[in-house]
Amino acid sequence: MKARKADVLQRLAEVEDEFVGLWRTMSSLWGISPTMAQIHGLLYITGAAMSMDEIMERLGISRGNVSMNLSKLVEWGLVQRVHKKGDRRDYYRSLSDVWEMFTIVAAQRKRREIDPILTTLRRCKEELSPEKLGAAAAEEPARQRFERVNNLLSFLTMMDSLAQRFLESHRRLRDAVEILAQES
Amino acid sequence: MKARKADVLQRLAEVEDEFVGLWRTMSSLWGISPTMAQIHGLLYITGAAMSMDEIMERLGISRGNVSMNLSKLVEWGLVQRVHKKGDRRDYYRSLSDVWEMFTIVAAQRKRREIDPILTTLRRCKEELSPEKLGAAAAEEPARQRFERVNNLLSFLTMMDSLAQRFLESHRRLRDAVEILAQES
DNA sequence: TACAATTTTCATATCTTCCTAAAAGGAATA
DNA sequence: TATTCCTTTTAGGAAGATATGAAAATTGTA
Repeated sequence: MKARKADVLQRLAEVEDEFVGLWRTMSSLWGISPTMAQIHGLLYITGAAMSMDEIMERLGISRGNVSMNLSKLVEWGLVQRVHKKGDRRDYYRSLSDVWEMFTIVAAQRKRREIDPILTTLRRCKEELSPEKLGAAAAEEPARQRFERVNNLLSFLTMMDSLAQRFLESHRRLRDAVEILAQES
Repeated sequence: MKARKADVLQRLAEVEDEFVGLWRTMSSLWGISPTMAQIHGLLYITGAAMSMDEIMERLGISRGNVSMNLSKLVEWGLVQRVHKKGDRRDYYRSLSDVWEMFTIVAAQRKRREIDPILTTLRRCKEELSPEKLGAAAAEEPARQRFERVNNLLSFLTMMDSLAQRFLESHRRLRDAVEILAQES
């Protein structure tokens, strides 16, 4: 019986490894670094509150690396610091709600990547406007470029404001998805 | 008057550069390489059909690099080969419709990144099932993990099938966005 | 078929990103 | 305050990704 139990733990560990690997490869999709994803994957699948040493050990990565990436995860809000009384070490635990995690990641990406893009695009549009270019703005090459920048800007602005609304809370996201799922 | 015209072209070129730079930094968001994005950005903003030599010249990148990235862009469907009669060279032109470009990119990412993830996740779920783990599957550590994998799988499956539906054509995407925009 | 004009491929070089190990920094205990 | 335990920072190195240039392949023309 004892042997079988060890066997099961072994199997679990293998699945965990597979999951962590998967999470790692997904990292670019979420816009986070591979190690960051890996650590998060481990915390998510085990559901455990783990110390830095456990994580280092389990994933075979260095202390500094774990430290940096854990603090990023905490900063993003995907992982929380947990204190165990009588223990000096910090423990870390992942959020458990998938919708919430998704919302957080998407909101972060929006803020960090999309918002600056919109700013730059607006500047481009500005520079192609009649105010800046004078009469030349009405002529072909300038008009063409203005229109292309503008189309893009309209598109992104629309997407952005939708995201704004639906990423405010994971509840709202869920609602939106439900609406879409109904529409046949 | 001639001087002024040159001046305007100069200004246009500057805006183009800014735009190309922006596009380049956006590349990770779209899941394409920086140079690929850069080239696409140039073709999009100018709206022109350009030859490899023009692109090399304009962006200051090598022939091989341009060649490889152009063929990827064509493969993705973001850029089209154009023939000019009486000219042996190939010319390349970007799609102009923003919605269409977005749809293509999203569909590609889905196929190349999300689909393999779903496959792996299903395998993880499988390995945590009672069939594989026997009685142990009912006990805590396994149940916990099973549930987490399953939650994630449900979430991604739902997102995936939504994407499936709305990315079939940019028309449908537009419709979906309209529905969402209406919901206050 | 031979030639000329283009494009593609690929080995090499370059650059960037990420990771490690060690040292510095901080906080809890005695 | 000194000591110990734990975390963060950092300089340097390794791995991986990207770019280059020249040779090979392809395509069109005579």
